Amino acid sequence: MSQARNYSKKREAVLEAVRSTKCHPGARWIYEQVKPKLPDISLGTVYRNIKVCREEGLLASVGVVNNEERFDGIVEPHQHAICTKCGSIMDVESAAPAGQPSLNGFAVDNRRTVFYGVCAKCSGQKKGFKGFGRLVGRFGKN
Amino acid sequence: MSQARNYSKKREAVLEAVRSTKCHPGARWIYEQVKPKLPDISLGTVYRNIKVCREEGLLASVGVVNNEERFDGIVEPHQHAICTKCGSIMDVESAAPAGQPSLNGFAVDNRRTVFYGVCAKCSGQKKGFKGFGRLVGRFGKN
DNA sequence: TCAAAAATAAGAATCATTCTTGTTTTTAAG
DNA sequence: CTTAAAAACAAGAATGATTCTTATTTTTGA
Repeated sequence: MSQARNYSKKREAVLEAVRSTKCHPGARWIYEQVKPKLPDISLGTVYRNIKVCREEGLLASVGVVNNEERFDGIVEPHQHAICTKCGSIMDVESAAPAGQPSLNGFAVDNRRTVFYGVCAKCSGQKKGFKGFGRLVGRFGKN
Repeated sequence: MSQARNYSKKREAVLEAVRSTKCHPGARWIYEQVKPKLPDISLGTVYRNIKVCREEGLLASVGVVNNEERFDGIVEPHQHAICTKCGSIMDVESAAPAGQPSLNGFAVDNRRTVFYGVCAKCSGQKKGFKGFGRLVGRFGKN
C-alpha cells in the first residue's frame, strides 16, 4: 500500500519489493526485482530510496550477512534468525521485549536480537539429522 | 595470556590487542595497535589471524558498525550497546539469556542482542540534556 | 510559464575485506 | 645436523557493496 507522502514510482517500487517478500532482501535483490518492471532504474536509486525509506521509518535494517546489508518491510519490533550456512533470514515470533531501558546514561532507542544457527533446510540435508542439540518449543520471554 | 596452541608472535599480538581493550575494535585499529611493536606486520595478517582466532573461539564478532566489523576478546555470551552517533560499543551487564531454543527446525547456536542508542558522551554534550525519553535503571531479564 | 527543488542515471570513487603470489619461518622426520 | 613439507607471512592486486559526483530529467508551486 502507498504512503501518505507522494512517492515517485521508483521509490514506491523499491518499498513494495521489500514489503512483498519475507526473504529480508539486500539492495541487489531489490534492484533485480524492480528492474524488469522499471528497466531504467539504477542501483544507485535503489540505495538512495532504501535510505529515504529508512529515514521515514518505512524500512528497517536487519543486519549484515556476508557483507551485504539486509532489509525488512516490517518495522514493528521483532526478532530474526539467521542461518550461518545459507544466509537466509527468518522472522522469529516471540514476546516483544519490554520498553527501552537505559544504562549509565546510554539512551536506548532500539534493540535487536538475532539468533544465529542452521536453518531446517541446511541442517536437514540428511533426513532425520538431529545434530546441534536443538531444543524444541516456543521462545520464552526472550 | 597465551593459549595452549603454539601461536606465532604476530598471532599472539593480534589476540592480545583485542583482549587488552574494551573498545571492541575493528581490524584497522588492531593493525595500528600492533604495528609499532611488530613493524613488519601486514593488514592481511591481522585479518587472517582474526579469522583463525574466531575459528578457535578465542575472538567473537560483535557486529558491523559503519561498514567495519568489530571484535571482542570476551567470548562468554553477553550483550552490547552501540552508539549510533559515534559508533562506540559498550558491554551491557544483564542476566544471561536462557539456553538456546529452536524454532521450526532452526537450530540456534548463538544469539546476539544489541541495543542501539546514544551514548552518554554523545547525548551529554549539553550538561543536563534529557532528551530521548530515557529510562534509568538496570535492565530486567532482557 | 518558469525557476527552484527533487529525483534520477551513469559511472567513478571509496573502502573494508579477501585473494594471489612468492618468500620466509617453523616443524618433524630421518 | 639436514631437509622437505607445512604454516605463516608481506605486498599488493582483486572484489564487491556502498557512496559520491555530475549532468540530466521530472516535479512542484508560485
